[in-house]
Amino acid sequence: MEPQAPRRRVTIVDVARHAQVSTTAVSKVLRNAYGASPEMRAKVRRAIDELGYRPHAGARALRGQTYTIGVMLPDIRNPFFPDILDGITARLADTDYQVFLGPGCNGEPEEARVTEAMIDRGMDGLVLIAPVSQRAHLEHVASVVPTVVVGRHGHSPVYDTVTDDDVAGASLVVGHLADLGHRRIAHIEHHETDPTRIAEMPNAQRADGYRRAMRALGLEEEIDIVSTTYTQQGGYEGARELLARLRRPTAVFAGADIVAMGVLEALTEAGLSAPGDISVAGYDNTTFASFGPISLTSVDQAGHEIGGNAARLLLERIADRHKAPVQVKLSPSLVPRRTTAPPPEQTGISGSGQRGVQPFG
Amino acid sequence: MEPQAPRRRVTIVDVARHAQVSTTAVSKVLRNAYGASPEMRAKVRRAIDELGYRPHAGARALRGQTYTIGVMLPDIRNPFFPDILDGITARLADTDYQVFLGPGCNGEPEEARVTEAMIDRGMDGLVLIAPVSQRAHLEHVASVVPTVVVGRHGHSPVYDTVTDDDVAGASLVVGHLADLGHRRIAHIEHHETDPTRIAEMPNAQRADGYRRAMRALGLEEEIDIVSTTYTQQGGYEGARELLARLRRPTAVFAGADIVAMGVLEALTEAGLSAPGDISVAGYDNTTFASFGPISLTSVDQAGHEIGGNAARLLLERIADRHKAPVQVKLSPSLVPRRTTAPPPEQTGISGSGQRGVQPFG
DNA sequence: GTGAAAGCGCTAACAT
DNA sequence: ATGTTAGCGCTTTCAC
Repeated sequence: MEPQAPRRRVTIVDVARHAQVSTTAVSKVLRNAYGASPEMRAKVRRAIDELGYRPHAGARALRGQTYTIGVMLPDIRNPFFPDILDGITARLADTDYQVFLGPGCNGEPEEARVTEAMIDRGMDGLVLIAPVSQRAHLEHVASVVPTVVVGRHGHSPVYDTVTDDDVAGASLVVGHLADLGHRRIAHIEHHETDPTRIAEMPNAQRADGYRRAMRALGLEEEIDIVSTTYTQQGGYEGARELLARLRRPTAVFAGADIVAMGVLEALTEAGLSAPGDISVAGYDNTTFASFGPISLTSVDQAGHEIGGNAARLLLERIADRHKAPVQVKLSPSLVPRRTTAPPPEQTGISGSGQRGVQPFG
Repeated sequence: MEPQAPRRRVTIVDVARHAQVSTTAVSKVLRNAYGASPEMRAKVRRAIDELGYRPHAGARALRGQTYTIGVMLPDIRNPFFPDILDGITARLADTDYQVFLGPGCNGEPEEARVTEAMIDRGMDGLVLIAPVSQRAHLEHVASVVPTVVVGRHGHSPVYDTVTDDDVAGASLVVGHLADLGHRRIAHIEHHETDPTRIAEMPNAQRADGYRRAMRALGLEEEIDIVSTTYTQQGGYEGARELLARLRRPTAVFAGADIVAMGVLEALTEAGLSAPGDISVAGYDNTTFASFGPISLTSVDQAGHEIGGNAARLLLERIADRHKAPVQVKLSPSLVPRRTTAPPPEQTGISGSGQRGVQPFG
């Protein structure tokens, strides 16, 4: 194993020579294109195996496809995204496509940099997961390369979308808490500043779903929303604000699991516990939600199906760039765990009404 | 925004014509190469901006570099890897390099597929994080393209390595537990089957560090290792096995945080708690370890520095493929939290000796 | 059904 | 310092 690697890469010419055919023939076999006899296909495949030939994606990029799909992922830490990714790779497993992830896209300029980089590299299609960019930028990207946008509501003439029904998800949570007997159900949302995006973002949809569900249950008077961010810190601050209310909520619906972690932190700090004093629900059903010591009630988004659909739509659009855009909306499901329970009895005195959560029960 | 995108991409020829110079001049400016006057540089840059030109990576791949770095990541779910990735991207932020992640590499064939795909796409350098492939395959890859291997011990003549000192990390945990008064400290390890890899894998090093630390403390008689896997399930099963011992350990050192989650699960199921009955420590200081309800004592691996060093070494090796390989070993640090405490007093009766963990205290 | 040849956008010799 | 030009490895007309 020499440090220097002087040996030339095997090319299509080598394969053609070795198989005693033309380079055209090899190319046709590689792409399963029309115009090559079974005997020729066999001969060429044998040569490919014997020489260990692999097509050079860069060279292909100049004329045709690169068989590369780019997935833009805003935050690799978000434990919800791996499910989507699994769904994508599973659907692409028996194709010639290879998936690459563009990391570190926590903002509009970063998203633009990554999408441009993917286009520059001749990727055949892009999946944009929960992008925060202006819609105009998304449409620009989609006009250059087949694109599917995941986790962003709203139609577009140029790209397909796959989303989860966030309104329904919020409704599931509110319904669950109401069934347990809660009336004062508060919500912690991620504050959306940009007016052009507001209706398209999942966080806004969840807040909207919360409002609608409360109204539908005749709890309009109890609507109580705190605007922070979808972070642990945001959950902590939101909960502190809610705990300072004269009439404290008996349940908190956090717009994301990580927010719920901050809420639990704030409860602990105030000498309270879930669900004894206040019930807490999250959203996303992330891995840690199921851990024994946490056991957080949450909403599962069927990430695998989201990813699978995204990959399917992308392949369809690569095959026909002019097909009509499709919007797929999937249904979430509630996963009740141990942080939600009936509200403590009304004693007028706050504190541990129930005996508190069993540590790891 | 038409669905069809018929407009040709701006090429170096367009830029050259617009700036009234040769394509060579443009190429030189793009690569900051020698032989272009400041005036020419300015002219070319203006033309590039005006036309919105971006170099085509595929075309570049055929002659020179692609300015693309591939990072292979075995499991996107492992919450430890994002820190490494941040370190890599931070170091590369002010260069022309773009990072792409190869996902879904949970096994040797998958790793091979991803590394090959990266090579096919003309990537300029690779960072392989915690690969499980045979060393021979790693060296093959490294002989073709500049490579840095992260999280795998052992020297190689062809690639650089960056690791954390897992022996020292294990030692920190054992020392911490011994300081608290524990003597019966057990360890749950990830069972390594392949003999050629055994000394190189972090899990093996942690088990080794555990053994050495126990001996150094005169606790050789108390060494107790259960071999499972680094999964939640593995932790659960390992803990069940330990709880069935005649002489139960008073502390469990899990080789990874996720393993510790399984241990906590098993404790709960047995009506025990941490640290009241048994202290539990993990490894990796993953995000969820710090969550209030968990608060797991763990070992922090300085992932950001690992990534930064990997990127630095890779750039150096891209610049000079024949430089001598470097091994960087970083030092972990202990993060004590609430799952470790002095052992319960010896009453001869097992059960909650202390008052148990405070739920969210 | 098969192959010869042009050319994708760029870089690097090699002129000048 | 600047420009001319020959390919890099592949796909794709277009002859045969």
